[in-house]
Amino acid sequence: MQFMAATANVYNRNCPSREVVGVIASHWGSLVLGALLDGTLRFGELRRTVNGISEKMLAQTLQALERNGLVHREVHPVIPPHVDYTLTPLGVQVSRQVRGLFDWITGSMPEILTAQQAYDTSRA
Amino acid sequence: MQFMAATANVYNRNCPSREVVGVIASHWGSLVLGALLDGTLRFGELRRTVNGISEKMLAQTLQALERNGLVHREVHPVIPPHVDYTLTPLGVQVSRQVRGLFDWITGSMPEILTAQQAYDTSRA
DNA sequence: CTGAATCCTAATTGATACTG
DNA sequence: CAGTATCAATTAGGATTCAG
Repeated sequence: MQFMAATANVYNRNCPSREVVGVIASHWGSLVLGALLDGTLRFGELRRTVNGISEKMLAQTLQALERNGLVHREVHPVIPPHVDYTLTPLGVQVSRQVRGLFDWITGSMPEILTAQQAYDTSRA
Repeated sequence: MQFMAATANVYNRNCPSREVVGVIASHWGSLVLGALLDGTLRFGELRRTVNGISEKMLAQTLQALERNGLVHREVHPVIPPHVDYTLTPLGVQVSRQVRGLFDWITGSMPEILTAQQAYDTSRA
């Protein structure tokens, strides 16, 4: 068999899908994917949108996303340089799920903050 | 205002929700959350299920998930020790979304592998 | 058995400077 | 503008060791 039962394979560290989890279910990967759902962005625009990401990590993250077929990179041969990043059809599918997760987090922040405070005070 | 428009706040590095993204949308965090959707697991069972995680990272990840109210830790005072980890109602909600993402990844692996190969050969 | 604590090495990350 | 190169700092990982 090429893949194990649904979902189970990501739990095998030798399965290629595990590497994909590392790309998508990562701090910067998820934020970049979510940002592009609103439309094409340039490198600098992404850098400003994803507040706090370094140039190095943005470049690295975009390369990983491009390699996995989630993001399309389009270079306009002009001076000064102009490079556009867009979600591929595949990327749009993940991005929607990532956005769903972000929306859930946003909506659940009150409960989460309460839990954090309870946890922190219980060991002070 | 306490929060910005939906989703947008995770893009502000000073918003508390950003920290939660780091916990959930992370390699180990997502895998542990997904694993617990099938039911309560003990430390050692989790260690075996999430193939490749070190004891250190598992302990660290479980603490972060517990602090954010997503996982409940139950210690049975017996010898030998017995500690159960279970998703809280809040945790079940995220876990379902994480599982959805994993299932999507699993189902999209053929396309993703094709993209990887195209990318790799195009610069060899 | 479940973890916390420690020590040490390897890998990531981030800030900065620099180039086409 | 869009990155790459470099180096310093942070973090992850593994291998014990130890306590409850």
